Order: sequence, then C-alpha cells, then structure tokens
Amino acid sequence: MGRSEEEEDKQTQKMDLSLKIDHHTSEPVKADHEVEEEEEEEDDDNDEEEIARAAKVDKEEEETPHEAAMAAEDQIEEEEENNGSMVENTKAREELSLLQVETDRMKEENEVLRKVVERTMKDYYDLQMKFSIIQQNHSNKHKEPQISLSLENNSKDDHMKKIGLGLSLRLETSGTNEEADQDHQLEESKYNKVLLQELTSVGTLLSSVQNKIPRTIHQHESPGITNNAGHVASSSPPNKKSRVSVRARCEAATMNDGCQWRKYGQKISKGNPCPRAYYRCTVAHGCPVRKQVQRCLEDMSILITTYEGTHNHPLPVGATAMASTAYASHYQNTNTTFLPSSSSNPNHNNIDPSKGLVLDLTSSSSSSPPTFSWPPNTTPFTNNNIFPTSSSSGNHHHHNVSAIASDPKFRVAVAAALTSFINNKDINHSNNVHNNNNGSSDSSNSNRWILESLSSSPKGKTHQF
DNA sequence: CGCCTTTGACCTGCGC
DNA sequence: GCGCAGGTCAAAGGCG
Repeated sequence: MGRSEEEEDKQTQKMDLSLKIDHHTSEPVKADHEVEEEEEEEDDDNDEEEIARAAKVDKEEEETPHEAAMAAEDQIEEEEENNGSMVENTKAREELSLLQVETDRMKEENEVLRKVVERTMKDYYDLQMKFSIIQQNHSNKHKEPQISLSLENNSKDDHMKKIGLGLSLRLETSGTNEEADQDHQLEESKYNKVLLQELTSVGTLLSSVQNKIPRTIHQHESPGITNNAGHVASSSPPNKKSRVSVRARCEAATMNDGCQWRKYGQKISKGNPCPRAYYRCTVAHGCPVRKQVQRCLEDMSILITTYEGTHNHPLPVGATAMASTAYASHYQNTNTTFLPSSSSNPNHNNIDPSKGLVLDLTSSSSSSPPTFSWPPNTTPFTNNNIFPTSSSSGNHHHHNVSAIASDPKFRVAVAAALTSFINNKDINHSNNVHNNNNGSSDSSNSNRWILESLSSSPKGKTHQF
C-alpha cells in the first residue's frame, strides 16, 4: 500500500474517530450488550442531550456573522417581548438548531460514506493487481496454477469462527515437480496471508450475505461454466435455472442494479397489458444471466424484476457493497431469512417453486424505510475497517443507510447483487477467477461505471438508475 | 462505427 | 398433432 493510501486511511480513521466523539461525547465506552440494554434509556436521554448540544452548537455557530440570521433573531426577540410568546419562539428556535445540527451531521456521514465507496474500490483494484502479479509469477515459471477464491466457514480462524464467516484463498499448482516448487509455495503462502488479510473485509461482506441465504435456490448449468469444484458442489438439479424475483417501486422503465444489461426482446404476456422486457447481462462476454422486467398489474408503480442464471464474472464492487448492506438491512429488519413463508403477508419474501426466490421490497418504500445498522450481528472487522462498527458508531450511520436503503434504485441494485451471491454460492470459484482474468477490463469498466452511477445519475440507456 | 433498442419472426415447451 | 404462450433471434434503424 502506497504512502498516499496510508494517509487516506488515516484520514478515514480520523473521520470515524471524530464521528464517534461527536456522537458519544460524554459517554464512556460500553460493551455491546450494555449499549443494547441501555438503548431505551439513552433514547430518552438523547433528546435532552441533543437539545443541549444543539443549543451549544447553535450558540457557537450563530455567533458567526450571519447578519440576516441575527436580524431575524433580533426580530424574534422583539416579538417575544411584545407578544410574550417566549415559549413558542424558544421551541421554534430549538427545532431550528436541531435541524442545523442534523444537517451538519448528515454532511459528515455523506463524506464518510463516500470515502467508504472510494476505499472499497481501491481495495478491489489492489486485489486485482495482486492477483495479476501472482498469475504473472506463475506463468513465468511455466506453470498454470488454479487460483481458487472461496468463501466458506473456516474453523481454524478464530475471528472468523466467532462470527461464523470465512474466506480462503488457495493457489493450486497442477505440475508434477512439487518438491522443486516448495520455495515458490512459501512465497505464495506469504502472498496468501497478505491477500487473506485484505480480503477479510471484503469476504466478510460477501459471506455475511452468503451465510444467511439458505441453499434453496436451484443452480443452473451455465454455458462455459463447469462445476468441478471440490469443496463446494451444487446439490440442485443441474438443468434447473435459478430465479430470483424482486418487487420494487420504481417510476422508471428499468433501474440500474450494478450490472450492464442489453435488451434483447419484449413481449406482451397474457393477463398483463404491460409488456415484459428481456435483458441480458453484458458486464462480461458470454454472461448467461438474464432478467425480465415487468410492471405489476395491480400496482403499476411496482416493477417486478426476475433474475435468472449465474454471473460468470465478479460483481461490480458497488453492487457488492450495497448488497451486503441491504441484506443486513433486510435480515435485521425482518429478523428472518428467506424462509418459505407460511404467512399470508404478501410482503414477505417467499420461495415460490415456480419463480424461485421472491423478494418483496415494496413494503417499506414509502412510509417506513427499513432501519438497520452495520454490520449485522457481527463483531467489528479486524483489518481494513470498511464500515464502522455498529457498537461504536452504528447509530451515527443509521439515518443515512436507512435513507439509502429506502431508495428503490438501491433496492434493485441489491437484488441483482443478491442474485449473484445466491447463484454463485455453490459454483466453482476458480472459474470466476479465470473469467475475471479474461475480462478484467470489463470488470474495471463496470466498476468505473458503478462509481459514476453512485455519484451521479447518468443518462445512458441501460445505465440509468 | 459501435452499441443500443425495437419489433416481427421463429423456436420451444406444455396442455389438450 | 395442434394451438397457445413464453422466450429468443436477428435485421433494421437510432444515437452518441
């Protein structure tokens, strides 16, 4: 990692620290369970504290030369004297200052989140570089190694065991001169350790999603993908395509979900006057994933997106991070996994035998956005803290993440990413690495595109949110 | 020029 | 075998 990157890390840490200090100014450090137990009390106390803090900030900030504001205040004071309605005006002023504090805080949060995205991107590129370096080393030694990146439970790793997650990276050589390569393998193991450390954060994100998804989705046999993985094997019928349907509110005809799609057909299906559009994933060449987009007959504002198949390429980082976050949201919010629901609640997520997994993300779109904190039920990350822990600054990110999660664009992005996670759960990861190497330009392009999508709303055709 | 959408034709699976 | 509906193909044209 270069010096500039280290500096940026420090900056990020500083920001985190400042946020923590800001949010827990006078609070001593507490264990997670203590925090949870006292959460309700704190809620009550927080109001008073916030008012006091707001008043303080108000005092500090309002003394800066905002003449107009001062004049307004003077006027308010005069009116107070004249009308004697001091109580009402004081209330109004308190509310005003509260809003100002809230706005400032939101700005800080936005900054932090932006840094998170940037940093995740950087990590991804770093890992890509290291993979290519490793591959080059091997090709120089006339070897054809198989790089296998797998997400699995790793009982040897205490930290991972604790949180029930694991990430392993293995470099498998297929040559016969194994003894002669022992030195190389030592070097590889060093590389692996470094990579493992750096992948831990990313892997935790991914596996936090994967570990909570039951193996109920059928794995379909993708063209060009042979399932010869040793440690993960599909138990599903090979010819059955996996499908995930997502219902989400969206005004636009289609929504960006972190992948690039090309429309290849449109049909008016029976019983629904709204045409069904067919899209094919174009992030990587030959990616078999398809999606169907159709408006709901009952509620035209609901867009039903059905994903089918398995991506043969790594998911864009933006979608990956979003998926993890959103899955965390969903998981905490419903306190359930995607269980076949016996409930009659149409907003529950079901596994319909004919449609596969059905994710209904329409329930909280308007009135009650999902509330959650990051990360879900996990201990703090050790290295590369991609996201701050919920125990220290979870509440701080609460509002922002909720707002993001309530965004329908975000939801569909999440759905696409989830689909990929679900579908990839049982396939050979070495194939992914292989494809990643072949299509590195594609994935980097898509990553660039994801960043652009996150930072603005482009007017591209299929790139629109 | 390359990539996209549109759209009619064609293919395929399924029920009768 | 036939008809229907869903899904896919591919030519044509648009757009940046």
